[in-house]
Amino acid sequence: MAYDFRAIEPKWQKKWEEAGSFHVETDDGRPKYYCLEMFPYPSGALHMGHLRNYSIGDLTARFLRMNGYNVMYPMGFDSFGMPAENAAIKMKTHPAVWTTKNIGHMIDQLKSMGCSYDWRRIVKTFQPDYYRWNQWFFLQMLERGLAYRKHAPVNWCETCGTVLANEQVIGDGVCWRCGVPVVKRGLDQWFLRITDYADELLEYLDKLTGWPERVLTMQRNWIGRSEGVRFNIEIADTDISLEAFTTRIDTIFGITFVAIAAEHPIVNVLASRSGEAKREEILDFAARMSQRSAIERTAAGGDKMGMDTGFEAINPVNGAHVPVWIADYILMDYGTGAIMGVPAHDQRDFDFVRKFGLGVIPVVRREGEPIPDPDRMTEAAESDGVSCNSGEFDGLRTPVAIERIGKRFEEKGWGKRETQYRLRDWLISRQRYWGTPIPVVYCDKCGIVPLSEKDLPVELPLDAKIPENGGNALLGCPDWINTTCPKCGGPAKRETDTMDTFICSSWYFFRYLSPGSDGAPFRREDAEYWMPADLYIGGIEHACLHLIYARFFTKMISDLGLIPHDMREPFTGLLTQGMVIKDGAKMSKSLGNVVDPDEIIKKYGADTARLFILFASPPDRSLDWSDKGVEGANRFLNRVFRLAYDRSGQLRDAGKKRIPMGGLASDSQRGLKRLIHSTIDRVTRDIRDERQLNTAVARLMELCNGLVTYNAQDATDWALFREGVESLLLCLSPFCPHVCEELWETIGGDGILASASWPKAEGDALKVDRVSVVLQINGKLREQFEMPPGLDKDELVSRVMEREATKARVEGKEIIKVIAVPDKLVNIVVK
RNA sequence: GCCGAGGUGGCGGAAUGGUAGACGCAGCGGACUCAAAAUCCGCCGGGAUCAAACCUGUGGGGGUUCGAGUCCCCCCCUCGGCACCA
Repeated sequence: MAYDFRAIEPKWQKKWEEAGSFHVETDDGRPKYYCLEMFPYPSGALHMGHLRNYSIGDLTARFLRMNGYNVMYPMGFDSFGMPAENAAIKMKTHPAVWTTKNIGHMIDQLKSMGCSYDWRRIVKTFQPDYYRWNQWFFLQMLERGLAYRKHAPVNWCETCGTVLANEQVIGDGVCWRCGVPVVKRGLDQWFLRITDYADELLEYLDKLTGWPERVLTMQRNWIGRSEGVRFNIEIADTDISLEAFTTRIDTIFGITFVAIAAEHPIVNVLASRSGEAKREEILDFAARMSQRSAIERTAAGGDKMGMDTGFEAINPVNGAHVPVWIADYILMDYGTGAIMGVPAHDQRDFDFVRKFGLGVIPVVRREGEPIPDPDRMTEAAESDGVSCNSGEFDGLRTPVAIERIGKRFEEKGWGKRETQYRLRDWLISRQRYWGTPIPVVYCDKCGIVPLSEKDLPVELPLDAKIPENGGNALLGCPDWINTTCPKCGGPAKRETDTMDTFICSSWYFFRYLSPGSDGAPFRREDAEYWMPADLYIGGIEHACLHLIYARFFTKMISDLGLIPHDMREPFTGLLTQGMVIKDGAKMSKSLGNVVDPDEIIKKYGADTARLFILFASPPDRSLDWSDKGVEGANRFLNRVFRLAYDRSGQLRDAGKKRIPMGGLASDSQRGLKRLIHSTIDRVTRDIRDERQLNTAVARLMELCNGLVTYNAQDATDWALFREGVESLLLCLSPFCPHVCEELWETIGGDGILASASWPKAEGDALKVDRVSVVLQINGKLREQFEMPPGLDKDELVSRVMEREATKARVEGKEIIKVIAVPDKLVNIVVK
């Protein structure tokens, strides 16, 4: 007989809702816990990744609630973005209609999973009462110079019809959403000065001890800090100079050329001062280079392109003249777009001079070795050593030389030491309709004019018609675009770009805390109580996107004074769940290996789906989907159901009195008592300390097996049995809440499990009567036998040595050493 | 190239330096049944054997240790991130 989850699951979902079991308020009497999950995009239906994410989160929330925590566990929808526009075109509807419908369906799905959210706190980012605060934050940043507009070469995705932030260009230079290669375009765009926080974003990674190492590493790579010297290089016989950046100022005497990026503004200056033929040549080469995509540049396999401009640069330290080249391996958007070429100590420069026949001057040698012969070098010597060919700096070890020469540059006014980051400012303009309008207008007289706070929200015109060709629908809304300038009252046009949707997800976790707050994005006292989130659960794909943006926003919000100044990080703990795999590959529509969570819930129930997911592998590792495994999980729940249901009469009659270990006489009773309490102990530690949910389930299966085979006879047996079933239901309830509630009710448990207390293991019941001891000879396992626990080493050894079997094994051999580990083993070393 | 995670039965996965393979899936044998399903019981890394003792086994090679899946060194493979970053 299989239990009727179709009746049980909705029954308990309704009961929880009616009882308001998961409503939560600020409460200083209990310790708080903020359990946060990455909110979904309302694509239409939950996928298996969501099911995994939210099964882990719901288990955590329920477990901590039972352990006396005041648990914040909210949910929302990240509801702006491209798919809604595409769907609107395809289905001939409006993004708002499509999004609203999807949210409705997904809420139903989340409820059918049995998730214990406080639904009163739902956040939907496409609603004006939410996105007005995006606009508000933008104005705050604009006022402080943290938001700015500039013309820059930016990443453009043809298929999405919009620009992208650097973080949204992934892999070999493709769009994070559609996978199509991006191209560079020069456009006026809005940026957020995230680089102002680069240092802190990097430094605070060390404080995020609750984050997985790989995410910290990914962020460190992404932010990419390097210390060096920025200095001036004069161009000979001109009044022109250019800036270069280097981390190896100690190699400055080794410059044999200077290289600049094709996009460097100085290219045009140099061209204009060249003869006509050379001018053409320079401009043509620069144009060809800058048109090449990132993929072409890197796919060349390191084969470098370059061209001599005919100009010479002067080395500031020794006045040496070296040629100035344009080179394709110099990037305009890192450092200064110009480098000092030191082929002896930089592999890229080395490859370059070997191709173009320029000189090599070694200025660092290995300690105790002579200066290498430049003609015989086969690669650049990039490691540290001792300076040479460097005048007064000869003989200094590399770190010392870097320090001394850097200092000298600052004294002489040639340059200054500074830190460079790989991180770029966050480009937030999107040429899309379905996003937060940027609250500025363009006035012919006053230029760019920000709106004032009282004009917010600037609402998206909902009557916009989404163009079939995928363009920005706002461009077709003249009534919306044409407005008046708040400064001069004259005619002005609204900004038609909208904000990157990642703005929405950068602070939504603050909004949950103060639903409906309309004087501020959230109430300070709510944030002070709940933040930072104790655990944030979601996919690793956001390591360098959302998780950096949210950290940046939190620091910015702290600097705005909306939260305390020492509250600098949003997420104390981070759990990056692994992917869901089927047939050896990540579940995806394009591979056709998806399993629909709805179907699993319909066929086996939410409890089974959750149990399988939590049991099949630890949360942070990938999970192999197995239909057979799901059946196994279902089989287990049926077993639990029968265990309690088939004996419900005896269980109800058994009463709730607990008999301590000391009151139990028989071995089987003591054994069962021990099993119950060691299970509680293990399961508690697995969940709380290790987040090893799979082994916690395994322990509960063992308890169930122990109970199933227990042959209860008298009243004591039944009281003990009831204790076992109660413990099983309590511990299993965060995993499979519905069936546990049902059985709890069936056996006449007090109240409902959703608000029950987590069981405590009794210390006496964890002690054992006998231990299994192993005999090893030379470290190899030979025998095992039982002994009373707690024997000291000598006692254990003498008892083992007395055994005839032991004597037989060591007979005729010389005993060199005997090692004893109490309650574990005796190892006899013989010759 | 740099950084990170990982490599254990047929499969998913367990093992504070101390009995490798918990728990589950699959498989095999049996009970129940007219039969099947469900359920229950037993077996289940490999080798050898009537059986037991035994030998062997955690990607490969060394090392530390009475004892290594676990610690150290070298190497191989898989996955993920970054990458002409000056």
